[in-house]
Amino acid sequence: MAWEPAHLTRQALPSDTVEMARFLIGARLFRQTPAGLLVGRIVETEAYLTGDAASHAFRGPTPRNGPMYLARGHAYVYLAYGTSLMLNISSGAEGHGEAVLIRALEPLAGIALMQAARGRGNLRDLASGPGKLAQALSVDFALNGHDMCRGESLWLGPPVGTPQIGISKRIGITKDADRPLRFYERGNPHVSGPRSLSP
DNA sequence: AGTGCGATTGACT
DNA sequence: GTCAATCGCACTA
Repeated sequence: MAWEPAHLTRQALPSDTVEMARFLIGARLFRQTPAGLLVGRIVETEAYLTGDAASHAFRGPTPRNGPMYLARGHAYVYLAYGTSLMLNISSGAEGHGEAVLIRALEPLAGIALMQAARGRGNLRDLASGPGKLAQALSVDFALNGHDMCRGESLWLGPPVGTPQIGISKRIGITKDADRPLRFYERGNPHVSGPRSLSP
């Protein structure tokens, strides 16, 4: 497609994790599958930092969280609750074990493919949550550790629009639960969760 | 080797 | 609003 932008380079990504979580609101996420190209605009993220008890990297490197320690811009995929895959992007300084969870997308292209992958037609139900998003984009473990600044199957494109950013606690965690590390686009109907969390 | 627990979702009352 | 499904991983021993 002619309008398809080049990958965001690593230098284009903020080196600070919280800044990156904010920066990614409005950025586009591209996923190339054999069936076609899927594109969404990121409308909700969460930051997971060093020294953060809610982070998978809180107790240091493990077999699961390895991609969190890569240079910013690598995919970290894991299975939550035995049922839902989560897509994160490594962030912060290389070796520090930080990441940004991508929680929701506004579908832009490849919508029919997303609907087929989700088994649902309602646009608001395609990617308004981290597990839904991964299913809509056919994210799988093959993408774990994928360099999104160079990858051919998953990458980021420049932000579109000038989103008004809302901030809240992160959703679904019990440790360090009150830190303001969730970011979303105000008023966007594709943001996950009850409206009380995203006024 | 055994066990408890989630960065969730979808179905149901 | 409530609640079960489901399983890989990290922790304990």
